[in-house]
Amino acid sequence: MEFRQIRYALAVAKQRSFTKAAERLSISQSAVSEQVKLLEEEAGFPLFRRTPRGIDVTERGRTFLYEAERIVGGVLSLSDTARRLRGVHVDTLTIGMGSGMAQIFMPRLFKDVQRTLPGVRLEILTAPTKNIFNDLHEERIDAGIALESEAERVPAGLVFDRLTVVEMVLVAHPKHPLTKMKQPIEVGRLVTEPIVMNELTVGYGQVVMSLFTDIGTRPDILSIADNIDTLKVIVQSGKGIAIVPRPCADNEVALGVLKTMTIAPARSVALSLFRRREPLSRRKEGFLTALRDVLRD
Amino acid sequence: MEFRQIRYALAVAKQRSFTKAAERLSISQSAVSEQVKLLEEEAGFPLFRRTPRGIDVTERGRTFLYEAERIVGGVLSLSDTARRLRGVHVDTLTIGMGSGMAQIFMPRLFKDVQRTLPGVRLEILTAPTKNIFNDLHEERIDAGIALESEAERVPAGLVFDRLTVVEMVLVAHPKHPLTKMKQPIEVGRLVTEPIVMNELTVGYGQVVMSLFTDIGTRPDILSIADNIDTLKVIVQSGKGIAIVPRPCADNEVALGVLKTMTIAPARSVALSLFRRREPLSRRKEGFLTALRDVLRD
DNA sequence: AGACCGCTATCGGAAAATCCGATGACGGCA
DNA sequence: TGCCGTCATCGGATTTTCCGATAGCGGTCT
Repeated sequence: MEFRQIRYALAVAKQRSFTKAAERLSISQSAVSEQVKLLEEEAGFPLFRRTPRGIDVTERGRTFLYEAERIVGGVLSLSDTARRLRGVHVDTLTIGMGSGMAQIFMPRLFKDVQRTLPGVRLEILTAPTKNIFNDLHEERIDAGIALESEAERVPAGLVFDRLTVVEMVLVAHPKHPLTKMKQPIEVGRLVTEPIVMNELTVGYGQVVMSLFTDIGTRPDILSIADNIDTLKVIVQSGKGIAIVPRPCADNEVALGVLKTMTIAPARSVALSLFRRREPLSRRKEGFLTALRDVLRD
Repeated sequence: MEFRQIRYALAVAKQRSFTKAAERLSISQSAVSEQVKLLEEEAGFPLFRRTPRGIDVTERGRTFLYEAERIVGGVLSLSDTARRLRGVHVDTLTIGMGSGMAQIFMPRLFKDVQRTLPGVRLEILTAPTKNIFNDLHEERIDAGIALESEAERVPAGLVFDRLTVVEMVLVAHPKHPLTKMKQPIEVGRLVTEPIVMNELTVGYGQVVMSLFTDIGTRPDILSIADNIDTLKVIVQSGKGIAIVPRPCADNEVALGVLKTMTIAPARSVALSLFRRREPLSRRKEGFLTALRDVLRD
């Protein structure tokens, strides 16, 4: 999947025509046709349906090209970044964390930030757990907060300090029938409840998925939100439940717009600050030590 | 910037060696050297510092390769998506919106979702405004909620229905000195206040930026969060202020963890549901009409 | 100081990829 | 039936990428 193939396919999708796409790209029609053919072969399904009245994007092609467009957007953004990098320098600390963790850790981090991290611009990036490990390993972020998952050993070259352990709880609208139950709610009982999920293959979403797969069932997924705050807002509007770390729902519970219930079997997750074993500059190591101390229970 | 160039450069960064990277990539050392050279020429600055004890990534190279890695991750993800697309089909409606808008619209959307959008799986994607227009135009999402910005005319091929107008307000910790002021707060007065910003070049962030640039000043940026919920949590922890749409802070205000103040000159933004002028299938058009009616004031 | 080593950059040539122009196949229209 | 526009295919030309050989450099050892 070369950028050129993706660029050509996107042009075809946009122009609804190989010929017009070629004109727009200033290349021959056959070049476009051949590169798109290679892309379709690699994808394993047709991206386009060729009709006499024009090119239609297939349903699968549409999804594929959606992600493809982001890649091309990323390349354009990279060019912009390169331009920017010929200039300004500033002291930054880049921290990655999953959505929903802000509510747990940002209060501790920013409580006295001018004293603990003076003159440092913090860049907070939301990303799922898997990306955080990759980002760290490849030195794209300076530290990351992620779940300690038993299923995954800590990647080589990374060390972590446990910050806290949090309990996963069920959240629902206060008028939801499940809120009447006093005892922990069996996961098996939730199989028929429409549930709002986070991203299924990483972080919290994966933990929630495993609650169901551990008892040989599948959740009835109402919606998937890529952001845990969006997920909470969906639940709070009435239909659907969710399973999230308890501190993530503290505000909404206090406000009375969500109710939490414990689940059975109980499940907790450990959240840790990950960084590379190999130290950064002395200056940045000082920042990271301060960061860890501030965030710890 | 070709895919191969980026892959080779990332391998060099990881292995700290052109020779070892070449081995890992199963190509010759000279091929790696040449492609990385081309990439550095196109970027306009060196990505690596060659030292006898190994390859160091330059500061600028580090930032550049951070974004580059996401692109490669995107391509890998695209391969996964292609694999997935050879299988399952389900009825979905894909909606893009900026972070922070969930709090405004999700309650309305999910209030009676089983009746208004029966059997439909909603995929909610957070994305900045510019991406939403692109995503719509290229049919990657079915509808999008974004700011109507006077600076940008509606892109060709898109139509919109206004959903609501919201006021931009200043938010701060309840004990912040600014909360004592009874009158609207002049933007000029905020120049020396450390401010937490959203992404600067799109959506809310751009609107906030323009408040300052309109009076010939620049904000004192404490931190940049790519997610408005993270931004609110930062403000609520004490240091720093922010300017956000009033409904986005409703929960926190009710909870007493944030306080809002009006700003002068007052600024409002219109939020609309965008879709393509050219209709989708009759089935999906029905979903979109229902969606619009549910979300409108 | 000189020899040796490991690594990267460069170069000429070979191999592979991409592009092009020509043309066949196909469906729609008159 | 003939014509048109568009896409797929093909052989050849052009460009890009890779390779092996080698020069240059800095560090280490004698």
